Amino acid sequence: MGVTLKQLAASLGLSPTTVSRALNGFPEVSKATRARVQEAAQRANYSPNTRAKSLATGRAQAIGHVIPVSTSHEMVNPIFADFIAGAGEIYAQSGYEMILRVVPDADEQHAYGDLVGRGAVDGIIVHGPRVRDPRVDMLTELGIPFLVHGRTSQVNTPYSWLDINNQRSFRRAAQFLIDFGHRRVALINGLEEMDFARRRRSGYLDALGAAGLASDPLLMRQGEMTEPYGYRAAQEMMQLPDPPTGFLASSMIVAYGLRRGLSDMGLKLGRDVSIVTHDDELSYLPNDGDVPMFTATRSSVREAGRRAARMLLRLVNEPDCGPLSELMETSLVLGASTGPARA
Amino acid sequence: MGVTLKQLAASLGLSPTTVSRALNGFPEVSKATRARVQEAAQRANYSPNTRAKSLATGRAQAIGHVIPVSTSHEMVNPIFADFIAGAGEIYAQSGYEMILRVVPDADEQHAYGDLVGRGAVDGIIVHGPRVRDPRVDMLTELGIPFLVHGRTSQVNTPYSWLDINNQRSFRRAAQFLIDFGHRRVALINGLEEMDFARRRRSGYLDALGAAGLASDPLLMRQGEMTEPYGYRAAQEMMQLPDPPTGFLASSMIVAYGLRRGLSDMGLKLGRDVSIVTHDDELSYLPNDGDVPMFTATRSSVREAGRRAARMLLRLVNEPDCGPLSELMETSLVLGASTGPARA
DNA sequence: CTCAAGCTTCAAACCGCTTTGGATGACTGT
DNA sequence: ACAGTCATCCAAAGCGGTTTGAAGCTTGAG
Repeated sequence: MGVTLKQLAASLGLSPTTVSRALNGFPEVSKATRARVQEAAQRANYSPNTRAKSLATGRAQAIGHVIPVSTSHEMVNPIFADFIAGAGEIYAQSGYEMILRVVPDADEQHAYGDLVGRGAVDGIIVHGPRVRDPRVDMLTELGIPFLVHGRTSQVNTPYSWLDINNQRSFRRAAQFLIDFGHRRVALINGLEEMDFARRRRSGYLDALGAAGLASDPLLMRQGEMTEPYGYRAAQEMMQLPDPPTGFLASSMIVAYGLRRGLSDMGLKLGRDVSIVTHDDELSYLPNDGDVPMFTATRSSVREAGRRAARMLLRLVNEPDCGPLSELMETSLVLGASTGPARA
Repeated sequence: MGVTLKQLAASLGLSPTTVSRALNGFPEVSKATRARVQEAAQRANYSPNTRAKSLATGRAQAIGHVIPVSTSHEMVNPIFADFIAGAGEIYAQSGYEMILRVVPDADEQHAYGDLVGRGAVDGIIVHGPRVRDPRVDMLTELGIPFLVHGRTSQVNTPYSWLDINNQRSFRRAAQFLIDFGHRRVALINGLEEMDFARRRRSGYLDALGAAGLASDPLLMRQGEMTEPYGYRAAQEMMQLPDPPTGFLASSMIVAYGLRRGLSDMGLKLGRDVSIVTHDDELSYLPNDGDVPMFTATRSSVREAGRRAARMLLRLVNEPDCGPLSELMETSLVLGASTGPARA
């Protein structure tokens, strides 16, 4: 499909050199010629072959996203679609392509090396960082610009990242419930190897500590963030001798599960039990309206995608701009799922 | 990053030709040489530059996925992540790259032409087909292999597709409720411009017709498939003078909304009201267990992704294998959300 | 009128790989 | 000893762009 530069040049009686320069805005082309070339290119519907162009320039004009899929628990991260949508917007504007790899985590070592080795991408976005994630060192070694969506603890190599302030969010959320008189607050967390889960727990524990409340392992749970997971957590915890009166949920989906569990037991949110959830503002799970259904720590993961893309492109184009990082704060929005603890 | 073929050849005292042939399994290389080359390639961590390779071969070794994002209703399709995961598996096995474009539907015309014109992909997967979708003609015109995930009505050009049997699924689902004595069955559908929504409605109407039941516009609704959408539908429909006793939901998320709406009114699923939903088996919205929460027409969208990828790769590699199509049947699994209509 | 300077334009090399069309040499049969 | 096979290997020409170094043609100053 498509005319080549050479053909276009021939049809104009010009050399490929001149046509290339005319189209790429180089100064050494006369105004008249440039106009003529541009017009012809337009009409012939010419667009330069990406592969040839990037072979010649040495830049792939593409960013790689690697999404790990655990072979054990095959969940695809539901926030992925919205993040991608945000990043995609920016790539489109900047003339970059997004290339995606879905890799079973066993093959990860290989996947990154391969992507870079074949020169397929100029930069990489790392999804779903875990605690002490080996990918940071691996990618640093490979010498390619990369940006982590999230962070990874216990890694000493400096690296670029974009994260939300998970710790502060969950501290505030817990604090909020405590201020409402809740003394038994449960944390329904994500998988413990995920770095964000760790930070959230830490914020939660901070708040408990600051209020002089002891933490109770029975009120802390971690797992894959599905609806049934929330449901079970609610059911089981409410049957404890000393059940919680408030819940912190790690995602809207978990919050849905919690609510179902609680409502099946005849408990009403905001009156009998409270929930504060984290809300990534996923487009298909809106939590808005006059009074949002859930009180939530809110941060748009789509916006995060946009920012991450911008940062990575900067890292790619200004090699020495050093590790970049951005910590996005969340807002705590009041919804219908919280109220004072019952006496 | 990375050794080049030439360097590798030089280090071995061989010509690039021989090295290339040795690595690509051509017969005119001695066993000994091949082994030596392979070993060296391994050790040097050599992987061929994708751009150079595809420039030379004329094949991009990449498949493009274009996901449209309406500028009006900015929802990112939640089934997207799982579909992609399935397709990605196959691409990885077959040595193809997946390139993704997120495009506002205003730019679609341009997006496809651009992708093809630059020779960036060998084939394209079309997501979210609408009724009379112009993309089929556009892509046929462009002359690139493509496969539609779903179908589009009122288009005469033959094209390749992979779809689930939406009509039959919803006919069965409606039939099932009717057999249980339900006379007032509501359909909470997706956006009406989406082709799948149209087919589902058609199946639903078939079942009503076959049972001699009149359809009631008050019991049919279409919209973006979010949780609050389901909630509102439930609340509003149950307040009708002659409310439904059964619901057909277009997705798990809608079903969650319905259930919340109903349960807020003190109605119990499977006893007071019934729901049959479509379940795409999204990894983060499981509907399984001994007795699944919802009775559902079930079909794995991840498996659909796998099959779609395989079909498209076949179309790419066997240009004349003609338009391919596959209609996946769904299974109707019995869950806890249905029961006989109350007398 | 001549020559350096300034504009335009171009030929050719190159990016890293594949592939066509030999070339080389060992081996065979006569 | 000689032509004919066969098995190996290689030089060189692309693929479709970019980019370097230089050439052709005007100009204006000397």
